Amino acid sequence: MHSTRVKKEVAPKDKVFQTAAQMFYRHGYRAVGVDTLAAESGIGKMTLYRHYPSKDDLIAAYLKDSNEVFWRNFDEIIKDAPTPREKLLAFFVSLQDYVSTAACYGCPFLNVATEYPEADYPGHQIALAHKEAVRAKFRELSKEAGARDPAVLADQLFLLMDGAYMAARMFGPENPASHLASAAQALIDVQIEK
Amino acid sequence: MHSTRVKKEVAPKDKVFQTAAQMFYRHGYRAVGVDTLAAESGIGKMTLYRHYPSKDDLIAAYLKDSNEVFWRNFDEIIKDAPTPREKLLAFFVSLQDYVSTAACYGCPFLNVATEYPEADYPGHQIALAHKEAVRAKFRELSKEAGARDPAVLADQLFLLMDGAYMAARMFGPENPASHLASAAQALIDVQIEK
DNA sequence: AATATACGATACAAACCTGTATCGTGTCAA
DNA sequence: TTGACACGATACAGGTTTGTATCGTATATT
Repeated sequence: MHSTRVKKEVAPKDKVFQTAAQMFYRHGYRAVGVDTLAAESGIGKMTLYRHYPSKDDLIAAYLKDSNEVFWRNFDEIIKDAPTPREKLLAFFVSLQDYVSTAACYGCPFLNVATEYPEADYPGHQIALAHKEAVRAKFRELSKEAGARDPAVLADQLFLLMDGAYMAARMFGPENPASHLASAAQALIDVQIEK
Repeated sequence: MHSTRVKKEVAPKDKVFQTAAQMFYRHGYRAVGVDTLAAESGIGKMTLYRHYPSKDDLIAAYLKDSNEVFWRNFDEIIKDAPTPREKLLAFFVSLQDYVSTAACYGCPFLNVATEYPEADYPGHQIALAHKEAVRAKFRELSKEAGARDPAVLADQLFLLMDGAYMAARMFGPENPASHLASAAQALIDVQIEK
């Protein structure tokens, strides 16, 4: 067995993963090749293939990690809001902030579904599962908040969210999503009486 | 000079264009190669390159055509609505119908911007110009409809639209956009007093 | 100190990509 | 009828892709 390395500040597996995460997100999955990834992260190509049997596996790993990061952020964002209604709103305020950032290149899941539209592609399935989970969470919060029709409100907010992600990818930091939170607010107000 | 052919039911240039339009839309721009395009449309590869100097030119031609088709449909959809408010609503009702169709694979412009995120890519610029035009049209109609803040309403509706397109590409015909029109209705109602 | 293994570098295989070159055929116009 | 040209088919060039094979080195454990 090998020890979890402590000498090296960052393991090759982590280096290539971080490089892949950044480059996939900014430039797209198909546009970034494994040679570029290896060179850019300063590791050998064989080291990459030792840790990730194929490029698709690396893409899948990135998406799984993105899913975890999403929910970690999500929980952090909504945890201080006292009511379900305010939890929903807090998410959209935070999302509006994020998509107005230069670090935002849209949504990794929407991006992979666009580049690999076939439903049986592993990355597409991970993306779909993620989006369904978000949709379900929106339904849950909408129901708890006392929405007249939780499924309807959840889907309406869902459209807003993905529209904001795409606005960021298309326009950059200054995009139509600067009115995301007010839109979410309006939809919530219509469906939930204070 | 050569005559505009009347014998042949459909010219090679049109055949390859139609094939390209369908395949780019469904499978993505990067996923479809010129060899596939030539073979699938039953024309020689040199014939393709005679009419379109490069694949990027073919992509650009498809996007320009998509833009024209969009506005042709748009005008047709809103022309019978008596008021600006109802024109906006009519568009979103029609869009909800379309994105619930098996023929919908999202939005050609969002797709190209995702696959070619670099802002200087010709296709990306065409996509951006298209989206800005739609945004401007939304603003115009919102203003005419007497919205309190036309720019805000326009952007809110814009997010809804692109969210619906992405929902269709990701989920297929049964997607969260089944509540697109009601969402647009709610946002309009909040911003415009009847 | 010796052995096992993780690593970087490099070369390579096979498939794919865009774009070009060539050639034979059919069609249309003069 | 004849010459120009659009066309389909095919081969090709040069580059890029994913994934494998090889080899020398450094590290880490025994």
